[in-house]
Amino acid sequence: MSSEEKNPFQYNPFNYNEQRGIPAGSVFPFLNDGPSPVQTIQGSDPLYMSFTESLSMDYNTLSRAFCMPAICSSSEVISPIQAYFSREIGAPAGADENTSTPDSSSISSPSNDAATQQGAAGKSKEKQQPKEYEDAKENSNNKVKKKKKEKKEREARFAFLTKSEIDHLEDGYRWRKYGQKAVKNSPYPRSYYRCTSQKCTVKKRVERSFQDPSMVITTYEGKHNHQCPATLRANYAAAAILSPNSLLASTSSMTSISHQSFPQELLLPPYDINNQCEPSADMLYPSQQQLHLLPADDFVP
DNA sequence: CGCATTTGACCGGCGC
DNA sequence: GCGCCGGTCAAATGCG
Repeated sequence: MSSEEKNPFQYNPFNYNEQRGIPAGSVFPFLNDGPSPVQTIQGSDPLYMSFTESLSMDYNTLSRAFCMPAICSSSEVISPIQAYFSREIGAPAGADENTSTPDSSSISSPSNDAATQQGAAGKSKEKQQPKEYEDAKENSNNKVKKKKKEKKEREARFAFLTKSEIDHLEDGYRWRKYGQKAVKNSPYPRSYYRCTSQKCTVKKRVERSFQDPSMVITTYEGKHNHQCPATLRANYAAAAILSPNSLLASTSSMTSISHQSFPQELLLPPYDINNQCEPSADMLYPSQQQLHLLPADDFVP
């Protein structure tokens, strides 16, 4: 809030990097096997870099975990960012205001799951949702208590920048938009989406960077408890490819389509439905251990 | 008609 | 305590 007013530019994590003189355009090695060039930005900030690097080291895992558009047909993932919003970061650390902390409403800082698992330092302002809301409806009496309790059980988040003209990127899942809000210090609104699958509480936020309108900041929250619809198709396509003679010829066009939409998933082995979209914490956050090695205090310059 | 989107209202957390 | 803000709800509307 006030911090945003002071540092409106800190809003944009991309800018955050740029301001630090971070060269853009470096390619994630782990994405080299991908069909599309995915560019990212590696931070020069030891802290940030260690985080992003740790992320990058297993971005495939992350993207797999979220079945997210690691590579979108019409976009480039510029930078995966572990999301841990606003006051969680900005505030505490007193995190270098001059260098503009990736802040609030949007992106994040390296802390996500570490903090999440630690109860997010309990300072989250973020309400913990879906469950919360359902519980609230079902148990109005315990509403407050539950909220407070669950508040600590923050959903894991993962944010990344994508260069795209399209706000809502196709990631294989079906989403229902349930809200849109104007973002402070940004002419672009933030859209809120919820996975349409039953009992799936995954949400995502999509907003366009006001610093670079070509960049879309997508934040995923939670874990899918179902298989990615697109993966089914992708697996089918992959099977077609691997499968001799069969469909190969006839599916060439199909795989091409799949490739365009969900190229990465074609590179992934078929997943057990239980693992597909509900990865372990380690899977989701391979950098977890590193994060633990980088407690909040360490982020303070 | 069913589903998705839009949009104003509402709520809770946080800073001052 | 008040105001701001982010996040969500839900009625209205649009669309296929």
